[in-house]
Amino acid sequence: MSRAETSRRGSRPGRAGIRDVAAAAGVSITTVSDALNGKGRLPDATRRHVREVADRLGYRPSAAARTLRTGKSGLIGLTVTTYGDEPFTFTEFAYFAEMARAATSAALARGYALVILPATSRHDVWSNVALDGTVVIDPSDHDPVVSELVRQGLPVVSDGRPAGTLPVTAWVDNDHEAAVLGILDHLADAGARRIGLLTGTTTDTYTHLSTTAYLRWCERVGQDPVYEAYPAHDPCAGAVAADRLLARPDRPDAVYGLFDPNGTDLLAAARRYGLRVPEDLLLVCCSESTVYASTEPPITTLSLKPRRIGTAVIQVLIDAIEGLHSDQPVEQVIPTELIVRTSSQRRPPRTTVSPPRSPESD
Amino acid sequence: MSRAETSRRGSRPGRAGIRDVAAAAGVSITTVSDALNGKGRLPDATRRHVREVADRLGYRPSAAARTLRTGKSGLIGLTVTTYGDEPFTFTEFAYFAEMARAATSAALARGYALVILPATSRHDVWSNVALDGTVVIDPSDHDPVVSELVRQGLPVVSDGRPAGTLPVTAWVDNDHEAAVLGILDHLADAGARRIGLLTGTTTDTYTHLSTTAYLRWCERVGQDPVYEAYPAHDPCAGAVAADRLLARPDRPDAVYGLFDPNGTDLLAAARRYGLRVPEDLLLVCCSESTVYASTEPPITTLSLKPRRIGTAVIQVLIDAIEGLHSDQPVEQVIPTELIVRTSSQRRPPRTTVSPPRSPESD
DNA sequence: CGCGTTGACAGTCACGTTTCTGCAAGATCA
DNA sequence: TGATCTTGCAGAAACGTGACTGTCAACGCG
Repeated sequence: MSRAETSRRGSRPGRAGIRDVAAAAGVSITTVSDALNGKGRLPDATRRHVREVADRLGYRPSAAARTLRTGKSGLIGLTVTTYGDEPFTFTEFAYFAEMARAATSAALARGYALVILPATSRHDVWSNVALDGTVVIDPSDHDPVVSELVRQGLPVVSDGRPAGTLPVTAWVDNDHEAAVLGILDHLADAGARRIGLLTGTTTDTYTHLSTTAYLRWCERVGQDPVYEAYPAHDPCAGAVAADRLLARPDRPDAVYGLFDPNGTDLLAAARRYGLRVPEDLLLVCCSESTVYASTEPPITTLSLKPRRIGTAVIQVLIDAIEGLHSDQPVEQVIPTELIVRTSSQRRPPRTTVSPPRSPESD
Repeated sequence: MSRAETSRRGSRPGRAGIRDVAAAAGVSITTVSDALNGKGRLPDATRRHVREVADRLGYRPSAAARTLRTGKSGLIGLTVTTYGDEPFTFTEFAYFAEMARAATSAALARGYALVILPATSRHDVWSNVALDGTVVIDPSDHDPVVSELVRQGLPVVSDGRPAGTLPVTAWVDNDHEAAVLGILDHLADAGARRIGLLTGTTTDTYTHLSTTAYLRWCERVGQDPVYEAYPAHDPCAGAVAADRLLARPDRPDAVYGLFDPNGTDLLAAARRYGLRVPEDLLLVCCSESTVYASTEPPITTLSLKPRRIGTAVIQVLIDAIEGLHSDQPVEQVIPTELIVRTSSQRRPPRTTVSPPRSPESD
């Protein structure tokens, strides 16, 4: 009679259930479950036998059933910023790719997988997948999706500190203000007299914090702000804005660009106006792209360390999911790294032979 | 007594079950399910009433239960190429990002979400998530994961034609041979006498097909092959290989690079050797990156149309999942696009004024 | 020898849906 | 007016697993 439960609905030949394993091994379902999950108190002989039979049948436990039973799916949502309606684009290609790569790797190492989901979307899709938690990249002010997720009791960790009163479980971010101030000081040290900014019109905290830091710095040192803002999701607009910035009557002699493509756009614009970099124009942009190491000249970039951010976000989130959030702070700040290259150094090679105590002597 | 089944285990206040909705609406579970899914025959009044109550309670059906019952999870695996063990990297940043973006968008439009999974991984992770199908990018020859998936009866569609006898459900790819031949002809038309190739040491079909096409072309036109191969996952190796290629005694006067960073690497190497592009060296590389539009000079690129590939892969896969595979061919070829820029055009006005055989003159 | 303890398993329920079957009550028809 | 059909809904069986409870034998101990 124990054979009676051999799958009568064996639709898929490759799909053996736990019942089939139990029947084939001559034990009960409980024993199989315990043997495979290492739970009950079984003699090693039985455990090995069951595992062997399960292997032979190619048994794979149903993820859906397990999820239903345990309440854990092992899935983490990764929200990508969307612009417009259907298509979604990320101007920060390299940043997102690096961050997602690190996050995927970190999640996998702890037994979780990532699900790509668009930030703005019908609830339809979101509720169709069982998530244990969610990573949100640069959530907007009153993101309805985030609120809904939090309301359902799901842990939500954001990359970038949340704007307004968004109730995330935790967040990981850089100190963007310190980074901008550091860059502006770096440019001033290199001899810049009037530093311009290429910024965005979007309302995310990165853009906001960076821009206000710039304005405060200008106020502090008594420089008139010189900046152009453009919709960051439009690459053409970036090139146009770069051109506008260098075409102004109060043309800056140094520019910091907040977004990845700004470096090449500014370089191209500088060439159009016959400006030499770094002699006539100092250049820094925020980017993770390696192309800036081999442009002519190489461009100084600010790295936000997306790998570290992606890893940290995942660690904090999984800790929260598994209830180990005690030791981790809910707010984590990752340091940035300024990769200094030729574009922000006035004639560097001359001074390197001179005493090391005069780095900015020029 | 219908009230008796109001959630006695209401652990989460935000988690209302279908029972709670049924109780609150004064109908049965069946009616709720039918009303929300538009299935049964119900008067519109009841349907509206149930939906209203469900909305008021913030009811979200459990994805896990639905998956268990229906056998469909709405999840599609996206396999990313891995190198080494734990960390995985994709040299084709822009390609992958664009392709993944299009795939995500296309999947979402049809109610599916994408799960990022590493190609090489313990079966652990793969069997922990219920997939309806899988997209595989550039599967290797005898990929065990793919075989396992196919054995389980899951549809598998690959980006890039599968090597060997890999039993995928369908594949989508470019005509890489035609693309390479087109580029070589294009370079020859521009005046190239000796065309070099920067290729990879990996065994994927893209590299293989492109390289053999190059060798065949060389044989046809009677040119000695001039190429350097390097492990494509190592960006440093790419720069070194580019340098090696231009340092050869039989230095080519035109180069096609198979991978995304080859353009900048070759450009940098050309500068080191005092070669002008395109006067002394014609350059084309396969890339989706927009930076090549604003390099100095702009570099001609071959686009593999990752957006179209990503969309096509998802369409074919979902058709297979839903059993509509009749009208779609199982093998689909997406045309490439050659974006001709300055780097591959010998300046039209004064083309052969100076002897072209003095590459390192200045 | 009786009794408590422990090992090794089997039965059974519950997770939250979907869906099949079925049953009343009204509508339609011969 | 009874017989058949449609409408509107309820009951209950799965889906495949994990966990709790129960059972039965063996064993140690006073």
